[in-house]
Amino acid sequence: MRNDVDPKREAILASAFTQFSRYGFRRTSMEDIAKETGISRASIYSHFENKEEIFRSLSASLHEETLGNAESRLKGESPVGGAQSDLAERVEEALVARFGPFLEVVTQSAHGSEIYDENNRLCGDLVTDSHQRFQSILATAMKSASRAGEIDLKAAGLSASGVAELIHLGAAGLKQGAPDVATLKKRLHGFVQVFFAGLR
Amino acid sequence: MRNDVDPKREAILASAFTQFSRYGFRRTSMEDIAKETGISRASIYSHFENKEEIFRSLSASLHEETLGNAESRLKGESPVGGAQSDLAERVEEALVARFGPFLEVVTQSAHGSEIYDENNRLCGDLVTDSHQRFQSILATAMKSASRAGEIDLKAAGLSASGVAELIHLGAAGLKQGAPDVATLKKRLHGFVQVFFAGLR
DNA sequence: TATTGACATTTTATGCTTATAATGTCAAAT
DNA sequence: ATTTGACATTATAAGCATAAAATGTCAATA
Repeated sequence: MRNDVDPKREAILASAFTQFSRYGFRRTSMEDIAKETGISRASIYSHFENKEEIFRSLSASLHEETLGNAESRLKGESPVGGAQSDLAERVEEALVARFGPFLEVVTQSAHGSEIYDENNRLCGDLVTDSHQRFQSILATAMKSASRAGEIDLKAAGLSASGVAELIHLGAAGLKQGAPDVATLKKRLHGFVQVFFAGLR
Repeated sequence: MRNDVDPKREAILASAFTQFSRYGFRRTSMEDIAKETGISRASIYSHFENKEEIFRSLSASLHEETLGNAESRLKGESPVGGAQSDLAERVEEALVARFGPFLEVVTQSAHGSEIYDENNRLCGDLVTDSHQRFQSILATAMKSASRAGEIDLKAAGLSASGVAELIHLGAAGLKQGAPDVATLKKRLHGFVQVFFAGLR
């Protein structure tokens, strides 16, 4: 039975995440990561090309994870496992799943803004791709919700991807100045409630 | 009859705006501004403390202007001068009035991002104050709209300032990646239509 | 065969120097 | 009373040198 997760690789990534959170990207050395992992610096290079690749790998993972979770929530696979939730609820959960972890990183680390900048510099392509993917996932959900009569796009004079764009950008704006994830969640709840009430 | 606008001061500000747009803040010298104005560099100092004060003055003006216009639009003093517009329309106009000019600066100038950074560095206080003022202006409008029965805050489970925050941050998010003001306007229109449909 | 110590290379940080540009001031001039 | 030329001061940029830190490689090794 094949397993594509290399435990040593994962251990290095975990250490790197810890150190990046503590010191930021630039001030974390490969030595720091190696020490945290309990291996020699040299052996990191048999698992990763360089420090940038480690960072990109972490960023990619977080994007994959949040996109996957967001998609699950949109499909109604609620984490709570309760009754089938309605559209607004599912979108709200999807937005929290997508944006929460990123806000978490930025607010928890003293080097949040440096990490944010490095992420744009080193992973600009990943960020752009994920944005587009998330928006298209949202658009698909809006389209099917429209077919199912859960929302009325004609009344709003918008396409499915148009609404998806508004939800995506609008929700992203709610991160601004949020001191913690709880604040983001509260804002997202209100936002989604009103917005989807307006789509009927 | 007292007039608090000093024409020379205004001329210097206009020149500075032109040069900042052309070269950015750091790469514009007082000599550049003086030359553009047609006066000597030295005489600028009889009107402004230094270059930073010129920049702050420009930023403050733009904030005042956009806040004033936004407030006017909210009050229904439409620029078109047509029939009395409804709440959503007024809010849409207010958001365009508030955010449009800033996006204009950023998208029109080749040094938009440098100017954006300098604005945060030199005018962080002005930015914060204006954000708060705009949000409270919005909140006031929401409160009165609520009293007038134009919107239903109870249904959304939100306070007037809560909705104001959502509108403000959500609309601000719509600026992201917008290539021009026309795009922003289109987004704002859809956003406000849906959002206010949801507030009834 | 995965790991690592040791080595060569590269990057980063610091200090110092010089040249140039920009700033802020003020007495003289219009 | 403004405006400005001229001056003194300050800031910026580039070049060069050096030390320290971090990186990437590879032969030895366990």
